[in-house]
Amino acid sequence: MATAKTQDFTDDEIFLADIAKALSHPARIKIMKLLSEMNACMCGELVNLLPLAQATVSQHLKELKRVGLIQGDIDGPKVCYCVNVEMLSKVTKDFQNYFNNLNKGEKISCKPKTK
Amino acid sequence: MATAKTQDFTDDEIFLADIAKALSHPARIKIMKLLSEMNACMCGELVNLLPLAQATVSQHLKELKRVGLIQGDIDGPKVCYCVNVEMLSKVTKDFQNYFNNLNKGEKISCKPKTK
DNA sequence: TCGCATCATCGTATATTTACGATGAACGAT
DNA sequence: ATCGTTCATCGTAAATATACGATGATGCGA
Repeated sequence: MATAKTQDFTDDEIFLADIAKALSHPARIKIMKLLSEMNACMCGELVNLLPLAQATVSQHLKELKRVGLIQGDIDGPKVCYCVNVEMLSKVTKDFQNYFNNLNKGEKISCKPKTK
Repeated sequence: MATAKTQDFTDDEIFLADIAKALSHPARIKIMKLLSEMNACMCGELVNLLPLAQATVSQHLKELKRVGLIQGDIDGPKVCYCVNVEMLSKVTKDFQNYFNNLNKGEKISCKPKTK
């Protein structure tokens, strides 16, 4: 009976999964792109650039804020959003490591029957 | 009224989001890792290595298969799983591009009030 | 002070995800 | 042919995610 089977997940696995979850919606993929393209911050213009209502965009921003990928800075009645560069760099590195390790496998792939 | 606001998402954005969704659970992050470590394929041993029931593991495998990150090869009564190396390499490249572009921003970050 | 614009939050409906036990299908071995 | 092993699928319950309109808070400018 091997290893008791009650192995929980590591912090690392949970972290990667959580970031992936934050990026698991096209709107949030796009928001990150838009925020970095405008290389300064941005505000409710996001609503104009997305096929979504204001309340929905706000929810997506909240999710990205939750994991720390973006920051919001209150600027008068507006809110200025931008990517969190430190976090982004950590995430970039972590995913690069993850994927590189996955690619390290000896490629003894099974027959691609894709059952 | 700018750009009609009905801009849909691009295939690229949808693709990245879909892969991210497939990786948005610690179990699936770990399954990918396990499959690549055993560099050959694997079967129901996964169930022993995860704190989940067999039916649940099967569901997670199905999700990874859905996006093409892994393959399954029927081998007698067992099923041999392995990572799909072509797909993995595409995904690795695409995410690298995505993150690199995000990092290209001119880093005019706003004050980190993180409202 | 009174609106106006901006953005968050609430309330809510619907859909999807996650998890598990139970059942079913496929196959090797006896 | 029957049995045991392996894995997928079904049925289902509970939790989460997605989306939107309506409402609330905040601060700027008139």
